[in-house]
Amino acid sequence: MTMAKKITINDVALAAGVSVTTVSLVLSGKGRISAQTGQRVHNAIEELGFVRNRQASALRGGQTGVIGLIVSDLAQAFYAETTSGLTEALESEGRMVFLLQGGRGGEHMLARLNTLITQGVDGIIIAGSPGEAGAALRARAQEAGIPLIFASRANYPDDNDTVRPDNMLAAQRVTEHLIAQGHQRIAWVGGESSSLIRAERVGGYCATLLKYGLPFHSEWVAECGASQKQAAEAVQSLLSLNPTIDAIVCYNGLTAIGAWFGLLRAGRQTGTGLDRFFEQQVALAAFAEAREQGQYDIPVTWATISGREMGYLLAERILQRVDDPERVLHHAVLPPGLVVAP
Amino acid sequence: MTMAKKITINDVALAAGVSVTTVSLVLSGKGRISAQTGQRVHNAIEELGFVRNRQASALRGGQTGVIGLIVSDLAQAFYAETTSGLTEALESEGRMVFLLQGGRGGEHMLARLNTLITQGVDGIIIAGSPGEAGAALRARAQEAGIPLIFASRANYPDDNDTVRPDNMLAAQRVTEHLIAQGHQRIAWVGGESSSLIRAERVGGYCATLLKYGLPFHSEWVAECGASQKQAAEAVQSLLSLNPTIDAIVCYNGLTAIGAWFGLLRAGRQTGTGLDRFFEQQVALAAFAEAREQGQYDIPVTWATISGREMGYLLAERILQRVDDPERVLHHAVLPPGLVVAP
DNA sequence: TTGAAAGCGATACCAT
DNA sequence: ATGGTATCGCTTTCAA
Repeated sequence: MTMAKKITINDVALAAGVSVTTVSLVLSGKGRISAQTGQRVHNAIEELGFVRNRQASALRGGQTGVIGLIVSDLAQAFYAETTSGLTEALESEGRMVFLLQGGRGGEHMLARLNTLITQGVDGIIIAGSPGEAGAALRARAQEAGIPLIFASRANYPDDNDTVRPDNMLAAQRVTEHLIAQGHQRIAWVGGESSSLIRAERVGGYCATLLKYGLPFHSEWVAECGASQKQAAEAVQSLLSLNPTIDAIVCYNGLTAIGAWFGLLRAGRQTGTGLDRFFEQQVALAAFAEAREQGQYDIPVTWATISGREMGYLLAERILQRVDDPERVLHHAVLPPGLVVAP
Repeated sequence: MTMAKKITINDVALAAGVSVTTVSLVLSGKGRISAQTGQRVHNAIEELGFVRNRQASALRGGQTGVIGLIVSDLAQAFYAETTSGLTEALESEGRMVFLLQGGRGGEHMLARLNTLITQGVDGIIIAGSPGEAGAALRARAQEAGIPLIFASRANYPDDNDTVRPDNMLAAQRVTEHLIAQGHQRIAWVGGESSSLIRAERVGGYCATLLKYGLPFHSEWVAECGASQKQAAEAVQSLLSLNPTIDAIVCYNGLTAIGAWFGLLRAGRQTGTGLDRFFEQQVALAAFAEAREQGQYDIPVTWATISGREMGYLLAERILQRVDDPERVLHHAVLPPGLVVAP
């Protein structure tokens, strides 16, 4: 219960036989300190187990070592992974993360941003759609002189620093894969037509078909709600109207499972026997934004979009910005992965 | 681009015509301040838009308004939801969250705890198994005089402040539900026998069977790996050996899906037709630790264990502890929910 | 009930 | 290349 004594730069200075100024200088690597003195100070720091008090440092105007993260909704797996990756990367750089939630529609983002600014952070990341608030957020951060980066799953057009996945490329990848496997009549199932993310993916799918001179019919692009059942029904009606379809790109993992059921129902799979589970006539591909793909034992080729990788990328970018706030705007893009069906 | 001027308690004191001491006192609600003076100060705060500088406050020894959260792995849906709930609850109390990850086996937890302590936080929550480090963590926090609460999915026995779900009760609930539905021969599938969480659940299942005078056979408790395929196989062999089983309790959502496939395969469901998807002969129940249950369109009765609720509970407890560190140890338990199959 | 003043720990300006 | 010291914004005795 002995409250461990706090070590300050004064203690270090005393032990090293120098002044606090010198210690501070050594700590920040600023002023020109002789190698010898530097060594003495470092030794003292080591021996005493000194750690710089960020409160004091920040109070005096230095960096806080803290990055603020406002995520729209942590319960969304993709953003949970992003947060995990970001935190991991920043921890390894000796930084910390202030976590706040902005609401799915971004309704609290401005308030949270203000909180972060008054709390004192070195930089801020906003993960998820900021809704209407984008411009206001940007303005406020600039006013406070704090670097701000937006991260999201779709490409909301704006003039901010931005990190986002390459949805189009992901769609191209899976589509090309299906084509390389010999499929020629490829359909799309899933997502709501109002979704920006879906728009980008369908775009990539469509562009790839055309690029390879394959048929593209708008009737082959089916919209459906976010449930297995709806996906299964969409697939069935699609196949009954267009029996020649030999492959389907699905909007996400849930759609893929539903599509699988749909194929079974439509008799386009060999049966329900487990031993024959992995034989099929119509190939499936889908997008995976979380680790889910490892969980489903159905034969699907996945375009993976890793939240974790996005977190790493964000960490890198925000630290660059903190060190050099004057850099020009940058749009970073996260390349997709491809996991071929077994 | 005009850097908004910082408002300090000095400004407030000036505007209100009182001393900084008075303002500080009003802020913290300590010393006895006359209602009139208090009002004047509050008005000034309001007008100037003053917000207390936490760095300075913390430096001088006051509270930081920050709670540290060390979560073993944010990418696990349950803990993501816990974090989301905790953050949400603390935000509404004007607190903030420092987020760190401790590693799935708790390997970094002690280091992270030290980081939090030196950063200055009012309280610390550890979510997930701390592995071997539990006692050391407790000792370190006590030494630093900072309240610490452990939260996890299973009941690792210790003498710490603790919040955890009631796995036994959850198992009792679903088992009782199956019995109330008229099922008499109820089996268990899923999980690895080394799992503490599983142990608690199987215990609840077993106890309930006995309580109702129903048959309990250890051969009816099947272990299996974490995949649909393995669950499906386990169900098939279980049913072929014990054809009279009329209900199955599944370890988790993934197992439930696998079990469903297994039932189909074993011909214990009416067919694969979507229209008949929800007719069944063998009833299923399972535990859900995330929102997943809303996503699967299979007829399963769920015992829900809400990470979000756990987050709320944690927020409440840690704030109590911060205000009153002397309270005795407390083990809080999170009651499960029940979502009956459609 | 309220005020004056001494720090908390680190930084940076101004000397030396 | 180093050292003295005022200062950041707030909390907290101690006095009045």
